[in-house]
Amino acid sequence: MRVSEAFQVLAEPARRQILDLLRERPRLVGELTEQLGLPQPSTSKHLKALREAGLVRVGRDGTRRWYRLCPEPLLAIDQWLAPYRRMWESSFAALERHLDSMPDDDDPPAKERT
Amino acid sequence: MRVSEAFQVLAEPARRQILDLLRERPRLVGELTEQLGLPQPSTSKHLKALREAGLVRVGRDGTRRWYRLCPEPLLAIDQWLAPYRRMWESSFAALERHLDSMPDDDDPPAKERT
DNA sequence: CAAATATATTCTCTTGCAAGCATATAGTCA
DNA sequence: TGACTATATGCTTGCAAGAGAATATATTTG
Repeated sequence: MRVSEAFQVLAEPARRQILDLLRERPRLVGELTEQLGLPQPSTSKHLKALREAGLVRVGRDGTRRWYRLCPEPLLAIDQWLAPYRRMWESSFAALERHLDSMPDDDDPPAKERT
Repeated sequence: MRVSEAFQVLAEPARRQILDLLRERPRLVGELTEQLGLPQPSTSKHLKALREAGLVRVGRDGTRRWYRLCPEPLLAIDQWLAPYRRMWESSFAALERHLDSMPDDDDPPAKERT
């Protein structure tokens, strides 16, 4: 699915940082490299992943490449999120209180046998 | 970061499917296993990932475990998404048109040297 | 063409899962 | 206690992906 790919790509902090920078304005690879403090090849590889996920597009200008944001895949995520958003926007709190009456059990340590 | 973990966990389709099922109501592991068509151990492992990401909680009832949705981490993602949402909600289209005047260059094949 | 610059790709190494199977744990009931 | 059910964990294997270094490609300039 397309959404899976977007989630996967966004799981990397450096890539979200790139998107944050591109939100402001289009940027050159060198510029991004400097801002991220990464070696240039790493930046290029992250940009490739973002490109393949449709999150950025690139335009040439001689030997330079301007990367710009392409938010459509984010719209897909936003739409996946929509029904959940309704949960915390509406009667979620009441449901939560009801269910909290059950005992929680996050990760009980193993007990020895009697 | 907490957001990275959420993205990572949501990248797996089966896990999103689990959340979709839990959105309706709390469920037992066996129930989820049946719906997903996965072997039970796989379901348990996905549930563990979801637990550790804070996306679900579990309550005991004898030998059964009720899993329920816990949407807070989704709220974090929603908030990360917010500034981007503004882009497609406002003047995004105009900006897009402007930038599209630049030539695109998605993956040009390598050429031989003269 | 050669050199310099900007960016991409390749390679190796290592790590992180996920699938699949076997088995452990815990609770219930006879 | 022993069988039975519900769920979790461990182990192995294969694969996808990230870090880092080296190098390739393409463009501009002299």
